[in-house]
Amino acid sequence: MKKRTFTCGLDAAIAVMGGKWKGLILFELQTEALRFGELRRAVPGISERVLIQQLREMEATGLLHREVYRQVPPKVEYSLTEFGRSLNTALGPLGEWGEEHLERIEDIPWEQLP
Amino acid sequence: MKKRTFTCGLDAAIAVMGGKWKGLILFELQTEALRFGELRRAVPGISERVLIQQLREMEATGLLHREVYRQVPPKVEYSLTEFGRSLNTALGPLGEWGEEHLERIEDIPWEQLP
DNA sequence: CCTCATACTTACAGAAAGGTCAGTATGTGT
DNA sequence: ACACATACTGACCTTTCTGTAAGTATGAGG
Repeated sequence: MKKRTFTCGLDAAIAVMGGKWKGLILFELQTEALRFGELRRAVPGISERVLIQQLREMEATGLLHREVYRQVPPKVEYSLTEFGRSLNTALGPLGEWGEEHLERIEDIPWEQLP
Repeated sequence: MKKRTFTCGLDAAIAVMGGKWKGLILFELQTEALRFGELRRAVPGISERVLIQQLREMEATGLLHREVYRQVPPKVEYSLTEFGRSLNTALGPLGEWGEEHLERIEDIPWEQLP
């Protein structure tokens, strides 16, 4: 990712929540803060390495807050910031659209696309 | 892309419009059908190869319609389907969110992220 | 014939994203 | 002394994405 200007609001939004994981992470955090391990179990298929990477980036962009509890074994909680909550709200209609058209989307022959 | 099931509507929506280009292409087509060359000029920074790839995928997922006019030099117009228009509507709030927070998003130190 | 415009298509290479797996640090409990 | 749980961290590799540059096909116009 390089310093950049954006062609429109959608372009900027996609830069912030782009990739296939960040949307799901936001979604999981919308109701409550979660620990690292809880998030890993909540987002099926993500690897530890990638999850941490995504969390770090989202922390850097101001979408979420990382709270470390000085305990052993360690406990780290991730929660949405105000910024993150506002993005989540903006993603609402997109999620609903996906729900509405879920069957159609699953029927797309993904395996033979590019 | 493989055949897959989705964990939620947002997951499915991201699979359909994911990547950094499809959202912009939808955006450009929201008011009128465009020819290939017009689209290339409208989406700054995209290469021909990637634009065609994205258009083919979006055609395959049913987001847009490809109309070939048998002329020389060739003329091909791309326009949104009803499905594409509905996705565009769902993306509206996300685009507005990006507009609202554009400054903040541009100020993010993208160059030092991962 | 030669050039032009348009919409691709192909070959290749480099960059970025994603995955696997092993290892680290540290108080607590046994 | 030792295993345990948690949250990472690093090395390494594979897959996917993106870009560059060149070439193809076609009929019109000169």
